[in-house]
Amino acid sequence: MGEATIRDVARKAQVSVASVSRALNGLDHVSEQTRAKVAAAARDLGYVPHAGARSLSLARTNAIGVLLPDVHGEFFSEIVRGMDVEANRRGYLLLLANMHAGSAQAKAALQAMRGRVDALVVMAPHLDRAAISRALPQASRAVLINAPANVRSHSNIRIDNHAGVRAVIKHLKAIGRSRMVYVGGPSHNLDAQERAAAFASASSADERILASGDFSVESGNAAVRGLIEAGERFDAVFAANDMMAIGAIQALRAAGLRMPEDVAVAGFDDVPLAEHLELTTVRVRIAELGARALSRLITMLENGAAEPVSELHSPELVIRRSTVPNA
Amino acid sequence: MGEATIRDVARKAQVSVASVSRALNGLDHVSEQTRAKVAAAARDLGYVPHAGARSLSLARTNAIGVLLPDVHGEFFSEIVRGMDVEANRRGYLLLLANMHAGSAQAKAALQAMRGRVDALVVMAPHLDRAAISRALPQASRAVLINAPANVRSHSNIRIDNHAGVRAVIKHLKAIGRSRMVYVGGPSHNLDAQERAAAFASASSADERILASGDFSVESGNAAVRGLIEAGERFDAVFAANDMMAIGAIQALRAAGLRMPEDVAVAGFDDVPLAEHLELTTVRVRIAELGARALSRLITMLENGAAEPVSELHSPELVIRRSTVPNA
DNA sequence: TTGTAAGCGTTATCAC
DNA sequence: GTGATAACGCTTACAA
Repeated sequence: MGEATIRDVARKAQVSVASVSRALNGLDHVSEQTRAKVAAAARDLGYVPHAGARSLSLARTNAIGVLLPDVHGEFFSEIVRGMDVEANRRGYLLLLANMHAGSAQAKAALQAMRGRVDALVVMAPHLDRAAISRALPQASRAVLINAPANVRSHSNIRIDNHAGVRAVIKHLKAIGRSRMVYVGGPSHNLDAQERAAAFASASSADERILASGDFSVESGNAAVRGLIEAGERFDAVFAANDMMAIGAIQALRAAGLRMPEDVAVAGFDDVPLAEHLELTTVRVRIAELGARALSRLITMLENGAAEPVSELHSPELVIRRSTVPNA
Repeated sequence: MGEATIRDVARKAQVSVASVSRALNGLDHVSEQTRAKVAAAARDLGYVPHAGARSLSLARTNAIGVLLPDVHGEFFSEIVRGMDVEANRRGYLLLLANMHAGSAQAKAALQAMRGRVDALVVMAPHLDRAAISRALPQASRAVLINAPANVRSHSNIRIDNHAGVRAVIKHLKAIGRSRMVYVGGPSHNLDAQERAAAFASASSADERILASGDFSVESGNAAVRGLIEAGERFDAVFAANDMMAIGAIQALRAAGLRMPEDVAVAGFDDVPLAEHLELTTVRVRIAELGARALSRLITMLENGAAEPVSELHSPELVIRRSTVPNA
């Protein structure tokens, strides 16, 4: 697109490119007259600075790369929304890449970001420590979200999955449930692993039935439907995320079971929909997590690098009608 | 970040930067020996090309800017997912910007993209023709999604809202409903306007009750709850999008009304959740819409500009249990 | 086949 | 206060 460059503006304003740059960037040592001439010329030409050239010169892009796993649904949109708000507030742009496949594709996506962004936020619940250090340059400015706890090379913002799971189990027992179905997430996902481990250690074999899904609504539905058809008896379902809990609710409703009287249901994440479906769940404050990651990253960028820090976010149990009839 | 540059590679491989460039980009006229030396040096140094510099030189970024309104929830994530898949497939990156506020902020976001992207996809159901031509440089490569039909300056991919609404009304009448509540969307939103107009023209005053919301679940809930409390009688609710339909369902359930026996409910969009909630709705194929926009844009980029085209996507009625008890 | 050097659109360091 | 000019990291004629 043959857009006007700084040289065109300089020519039109009859000054040097240096003056145009100074004037447009509001620097000192520019006479009012020059400033006015430049402003007029820029306006007339519809001049818009070329961000690419600018960042090459400044060694600074004002953009942040975001690498996400292939997440569908509300979790994804919420976390991006949180990041977007914070990025916007602090004058950054977001460069998005989803890594659908394995760590090879993750690496490719990462490389494509070189020279386009100042830093990265990487959410990779399916990559282990080795894969991360293979893909992420050691010294690179990056914040991880939900990476394994043993990753120390970069800042890492994590959710306290154990605490969340314990809170749910405690709640279910408090309302008198003694036979709980746990619907786990995909085994290669770190959060799923941690939640499953927490569930295993906070419940005893005789009070639990294990099932598994892949974090999708349909898998939650299938898991619970399967148990019902198999004639299993239970009075609670705890799904490793809200989407599967929604599926579980459908399966229960289809089977004519009342909730929470016959079966109480709890999820994990507190996606926006959970409130509307009156689902008891663990509030992760997803958008806030994204905003926090971005905020930490930008602060790091602007104040010079600090030591990598690990942040553990304690989630909060939100009790709704899917486990307790009132409120 | 003191990363290695092409010059470092050249020095290490004992060749010129030109040879490095040629070798790494797989061009002809490079001896096997040089190619090997360069590859080794690049590997040793962990060299990753600087995309910013590359695109300045090539006048080509391999990135596409995406401007979206501040949409929450599944519609947003679906459309981005569709774009991401297509972008990925064709080797492009996505630069994301939400325009929360008005057309001034939209313009700022657009300008920030200059020199970072090769083209834009702009979804601006709240901007009219004037605002669009003010913000978008005439000649700029861009595809619009759901811009007003009278915009001819750029390609425009639209949903046939009229057809969708007519299909729903026809269906509701076919199943014997004669008093329909229509919950409209925000008045500044183009889709909301078109859907409302279509509803108005396809129904008569005695068979409709008009209510309004803002496309959020809560607003759909509030609208229907309000009507029930006001003692209104109706046997169908048609919400201008699925989120509000979900809210409507909650309100009905809270009031002890059966669905679809007492009140049939229909939405618009067919977000992924609609299937799981068994909501009759108008299938927009959101992800496909995003993919289509991107595909058109990239083809345009790679084959040289073509005339702007308007594409009208005919949505499809999907009948589920919220209006028909079986299937 | 290889290297030299100009250029992409900026900013920043100098002189003046 | 202003203007040349050398970077920034890359690609690509054009020479050799």
